[in-house]
Amino acid sequence: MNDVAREAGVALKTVSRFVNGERNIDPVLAGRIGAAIGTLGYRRNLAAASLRPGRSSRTIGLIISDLANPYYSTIARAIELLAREHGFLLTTASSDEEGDRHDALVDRLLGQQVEGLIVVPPRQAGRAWSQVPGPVPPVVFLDRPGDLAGADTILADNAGGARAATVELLAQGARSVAFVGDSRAISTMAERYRGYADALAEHGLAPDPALVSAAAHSKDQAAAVVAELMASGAADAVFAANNRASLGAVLAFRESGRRLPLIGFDDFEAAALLTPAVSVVSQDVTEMGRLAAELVLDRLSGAPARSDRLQILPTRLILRGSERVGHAAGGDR
Amino acid sequence: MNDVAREAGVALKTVSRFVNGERNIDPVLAGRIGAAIGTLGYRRNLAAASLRPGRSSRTIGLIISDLANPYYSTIARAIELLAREHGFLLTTASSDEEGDRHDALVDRLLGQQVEGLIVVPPRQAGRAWSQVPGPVPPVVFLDRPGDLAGADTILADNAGGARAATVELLAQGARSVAFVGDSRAISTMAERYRGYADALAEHGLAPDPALVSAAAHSKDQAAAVVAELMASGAADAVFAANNRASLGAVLAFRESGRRLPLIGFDDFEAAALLTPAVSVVSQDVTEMGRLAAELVLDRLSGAPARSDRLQILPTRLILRGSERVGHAAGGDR
DNA sequence: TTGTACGCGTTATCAG
DNA sequence: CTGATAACGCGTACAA
Repeated sequence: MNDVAREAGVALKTVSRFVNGERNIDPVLAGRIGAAIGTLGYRRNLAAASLRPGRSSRTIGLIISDLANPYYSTIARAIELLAREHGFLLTTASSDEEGDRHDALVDRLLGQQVEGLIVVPPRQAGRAWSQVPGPVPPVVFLDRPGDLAGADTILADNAGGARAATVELLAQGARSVAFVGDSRAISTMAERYRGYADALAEHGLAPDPALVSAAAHSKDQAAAVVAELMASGAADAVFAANNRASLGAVLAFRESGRRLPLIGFDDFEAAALLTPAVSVVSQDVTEMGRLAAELVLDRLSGAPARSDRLQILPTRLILRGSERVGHAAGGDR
Repeated sequence: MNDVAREAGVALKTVSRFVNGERNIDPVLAGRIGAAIGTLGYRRNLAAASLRPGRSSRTIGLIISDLANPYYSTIARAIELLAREHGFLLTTASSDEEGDRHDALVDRLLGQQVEGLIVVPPRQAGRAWSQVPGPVPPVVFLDRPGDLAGADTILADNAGGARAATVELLAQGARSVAFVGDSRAISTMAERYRGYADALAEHGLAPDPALVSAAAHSKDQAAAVVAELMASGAADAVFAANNRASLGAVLAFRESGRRLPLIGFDDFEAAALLTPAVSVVSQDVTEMGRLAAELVLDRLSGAPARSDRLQILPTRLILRGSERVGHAAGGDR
């Protein structure tokens, strides 16, 4: 910038005015400055500019568990979209559900002067937020509750969605609905289980431990669980509490040539294409991301914090055919 | 940092040494400094630190067309992984295939002092790279060729993959293989068409305009194209030149209750779960991302540029059943 | 081992 | 409308 000023024969401040698009500047000088910028190949250093108090990096940070997971990349995209509309850049990082890595990313992003943070708390919790050194900018927790007072939190209605799915399976005549999911140490899974149990209770039923599995970490494990349930004849319907469980159930059905009524939690690309098409509890993932970005940007623009710190987004039950009794193939035709 | 120095009763520089983990520092002073940092809630400003010549932001930028697309989010994840191993952060942005947006993002990221750039050139080309003002750090083009001399480029073997797929369909007895794809103004699509035509030529055949469609922009459009091909009986096999075309073909088959031998380009989540399972030409997307990050990081660490600026990654033909003649359902059992 | 003085690129103040 | 000067937070040369 100094070089440009010298080249154009003006003072530093005039160049600063020029590059900031200020109006009160002599057209002649402006022309000289523009020319100097061109010949010198000058580019503004935004990092240096944001050093000034009151100025900011216009960058927000996003920490999710895995960017390759379509669920999170859709969220990231929605955040990025709104961020860009407001002139913000997004720095994204994956924690792999590890507390240490998550904590390191928080420190790094904060050190890098992000102005806001959108975070999916990792399963393996690390340091408490109260122990983060230094001032913490606006934080929004996504998908799972966090432990920072004053932060906004956005959750899906996991219990409500699970309840709706289970109710639907019961309405189809099922009496022994299996719950195929992951560990209930995960908050979302605990909520889904709660909704499942509530639905059973409404029908005068209680969860049967033989029908509840928390071992479906992968789709293959889920497939084994479902195959076992079918072999023993214990279950007459399956609520798959996550994506991998849904895929596992489909695999098991496919293997055995038979199937049980099925509803899964979380939509997936293949769901509508399978035979029968898989019914799911769907979250509005894009809306979650959009809302998270909106909350951060609102607080950055000085808007007062909302009183409702916790927002629970509704889920939608999408019935495609797999919830009904039927054969392994052709159930939807 | 000044405050910390005052609180600890030492000079600025000593605090600087402390936070940089330098060894030559009196343990007593170190203790005082650590305490001061704790009580003051001091945090290092990495952006300010990188202002120093020789210092850097340790951030790289990634511009893709759409982060919500699993193809690109997988790439982003692979890049992020290697970047983090080297202490780099990744700032990701989507161009939506628009040249103007892409150009603005390049300027913004460079202004933000990223040290390297990994870019998927947008379909609707914008400004030439030679017109980017100011110095340009290492750039790697991904998925499509770019126009910056000296940049590395990573492409998939689109022609080879398309050729292999077409050859396989011909080997299955097809004589009238349809090409269902997008506009050949897109470089990848042009390459895939080339491979398709080459395979035909090897069998003494020539592309038949009636069998070649460039209108499959969405899966519904692709479905219409395939439905039309089946109705007219012109085609006896389908090469779906992208993901959406594959899905469209599956939809069309499902609608009509009949099907043609099919191979698609690019793998997709549902492919193995469909009936019959869809055969595809698969790209090693993770390797593309990893390699891109490696090239950027290599040049950042001062390694000499490789002589082979253009790397073409092999594709893999995954046969799952849909390439064979068969009925609409059950072709893989 | 510690401290002083300066510069990195930018913007704000305030006087001209 | 313009410019001289200080300051943002940090690291480095060099002196103590």
